[in-house]
Parts: sequence; structure tokens; C-alpha cells
Amino acid sequence: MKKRKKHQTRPVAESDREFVLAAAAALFRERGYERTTVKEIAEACDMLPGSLHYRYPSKESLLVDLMRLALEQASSALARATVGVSDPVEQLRRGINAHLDLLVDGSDMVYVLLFEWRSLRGEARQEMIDLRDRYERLWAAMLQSLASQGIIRADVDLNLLRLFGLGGLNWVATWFDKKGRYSLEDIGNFVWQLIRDAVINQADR
Amino acid sequence: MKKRKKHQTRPVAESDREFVLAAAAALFRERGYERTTVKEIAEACDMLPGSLHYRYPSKESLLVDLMRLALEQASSALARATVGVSDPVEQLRRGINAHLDLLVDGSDMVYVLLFEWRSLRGEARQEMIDLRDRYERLWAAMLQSLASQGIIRADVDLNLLRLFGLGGLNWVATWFDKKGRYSLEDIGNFVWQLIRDAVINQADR
DNA sequence: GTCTATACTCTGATAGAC
DNA sequence: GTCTATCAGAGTATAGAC
Repeated sequence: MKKRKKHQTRPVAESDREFVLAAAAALFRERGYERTTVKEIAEACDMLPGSLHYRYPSKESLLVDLMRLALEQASSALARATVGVSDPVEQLRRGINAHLDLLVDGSDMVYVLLFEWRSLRGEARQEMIDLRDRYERLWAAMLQSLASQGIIRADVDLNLLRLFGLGGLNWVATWFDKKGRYSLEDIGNFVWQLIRDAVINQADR
Repeated sequence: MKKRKKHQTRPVAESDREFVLAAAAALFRERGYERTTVKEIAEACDMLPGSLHYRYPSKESLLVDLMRLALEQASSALARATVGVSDPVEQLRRGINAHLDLLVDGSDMVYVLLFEWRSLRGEARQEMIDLRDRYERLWAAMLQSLASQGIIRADVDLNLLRLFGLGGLNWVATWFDKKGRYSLEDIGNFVWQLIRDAVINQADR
């Protein structure tokens, strides 16, 4: 790979794969997968389409690999945010903030994983769904743990709570405006209070 | 326009415009805007690309017109669901169900309005954002009315409530499965109870 | 591993007869 | 208004030298 002139130099610890995928993710996020050409991706990496093809046999395979990395990022971000936090309610609060941060501000790949699923068909689509499910299972486990400790009211459907909650958080990426009236922290706090007031037992708040 | 053979006959009251846009919306929903060709749209209407071009000078202009119609559908569905309902809390409940129903089961156009916004650029994009804002304002008014009657707790940020709530509802369209364990009614009830428990004053539940 | 050059396909849009 | 025919451009992917 040639030295990159116009772009940030690549942190030495990062692999070539991550560099390429990060560049692609930024383009996919801004322009969408279909409207981004392989030529543009190659340019963003200071290489030519042929070199990109050496790494990935097709544009679609690049997207799939990008989504694999996105899952790793999301999972480890969630783990980092909650590890070592003993209070399970606080764990939930931090998880919400971590998800929001990563999606809106932290990782173009996670954004792409969540918003470009319609670009994949057949087998690749199924793999992407499996990736998402693995991330959702982390959330399911967290909620389940809260419920079995009696912190979440027993009559709350945990699946629907997870689906609706993450859905609302994901959608933030469609309207969030850095210069807008709400910071990510404002939004995280709001969601946290809403969930707390709706499903957490009084004694545990 | 030729008689349609393979497709449902068009209800006489519906305009030609609506027929074409409905066909396009179904394709856009299933395959996405970029992956749908004008040829496919024309075929779905039993015409040829040339005839479609007589109606819309470009593929993009068709999408914009589709979104205009989607806004009308969404607005009137919301109005229909809440008109004549005197209890404002019940209005909110019905609004939630109406939005869910329309998006997931009722109108491909509304789905397209919400999920294909990234396909538009520049001026067309701005018009689409304006269309969405007009729909959101209907919700804002409903929530504002509830708040000024003291039904929604005074400390709740109505903008964030609307954005997060509609976001969670919109996201349902990405995971809902007709054969799954949850019916639209289940989901509507869940969301309604969540919002109620979180922000509606005890006395008004 | 990277480059140059190109093959092949598909697409949106147009022109003009009827 | 609808048709036939076609264009110009873009896009992915490939081949093969270096």
C-alpha cells in the first residue's frame, strides 16, 4: 500500500484491514453503500481499485467484513462500559450511553451495520442478521439479569423492552445534530429516566 | 395506460398517480430505491420506461412525489385515528397504534419516506425533511396538548419524548415479523404502557 | 501486493414515430 | 400518452504486467 498523503496516517497498531474498512464505513455512512463506488473507497485509502480487489473479491464481501468488525466494536464497547460496575442499574445506564455514543459519534461501522442491512441479500443478509442478534443477546442478558433480581418489574416483556429501546436509540442517528439543542448526554439521560420510570421498581431507582 | 393484466385492477377512484406510486413504493420497500430500476417500476405498472418518463422526468422526481403522498397518508391516518376521541390519553394510545399500523402494515410509501431519506440529496433532501417535520408537528401538538392539561408530567421534555418514541416505533419496521411471536397489537400495547408508566400522571392513567 | 487497462453489464434518460 | 429503439455514462470486476 502506498503512503497516504492526503489522509491521516494510519496508527501503526491498526491493521490494514481496519484502515480500509474505516475508510469505507465513513463513505458508506455519508453516501450510502450503493452510491459509493469501489473507486471512491480505493481513493480514500490511497490505492487503486485493483489493489482493493486484492483484499476483497467484491464490494459486497467488503461490506460483510465491515459488519463483522462493527459487531466486535459494538460488543467490546458495551463490555467496556459495563465491566466492573457492580450496581446493575448503573450498568444499564452506562450501556445506554455507550450504545448511543458508539452509534452516533464513535463508529461509522456500527452505523453501517444498523442502516445498510437492506443492501445485502441471501446468505450475506443472513450473516448480518446473525451478527446483530449476537449484539442483541448481550442486551437481553443484561435485562434478564435485572429482571431476575427483581429490579425490572416482573410484568415487563424484556424482548419488547429491548427491541423498542434499542430502536429508539438507533433512530437517534437519523436526527441527531451536533449543533442542535440536545447533547448526546441529554438524550442518554432522557432515555435512561424514561426506562427507569417505566420499568424499574421504585426501591431500586 | 394499458389495462393491467397481472396485477390488481386499480380502484376506479384512485388516480393514476397513486397507482404508479404505490407500485414503486412496494418495490422500493422490498429492494431499496437504488436497487430498483425504472424498468422494474414500469413493468409493475404494465407500462414501458418511456411511459413512466412521461409522468416523471427522473427517477428522483418520482421518489419525491412518492414522499409527498406518503406524508398525506400519514397525516390523514393520524387524524382519522384521533378525531372524535375526547379523552386525550386515549388519543395518544390510538395515535401510537395508527403510526405502527400504517408503517408496518398499511403504507409502503410511509415506509419509504422514513427509510429512503438517504437516497435524496440537496434540494430534494431538504423537501423530504420538511415533509417529515410536518408530520412530527402533528405529534408535537398532541403531546403539547397533553402536557398543558397536566396529563404528562411537567418535567418531561416533549421533544425528546416524541423523537425517542417515534424512533422506537419506526424501528419496529426493521424487525417485525408477521409470523413472529408479537402482533402489532402486542407491540402497540407495550409501547403505550411504557409511555404511560413513564410520563403520564397517576391520576390520568 | 500494486499497477494499468479494459471487458462487460446495467441503468437512467432521450428521441421521435404513432 | 404510449411505443420502439438507442445512447451515453457509470459501475463492478477481471486480466495480466511488474
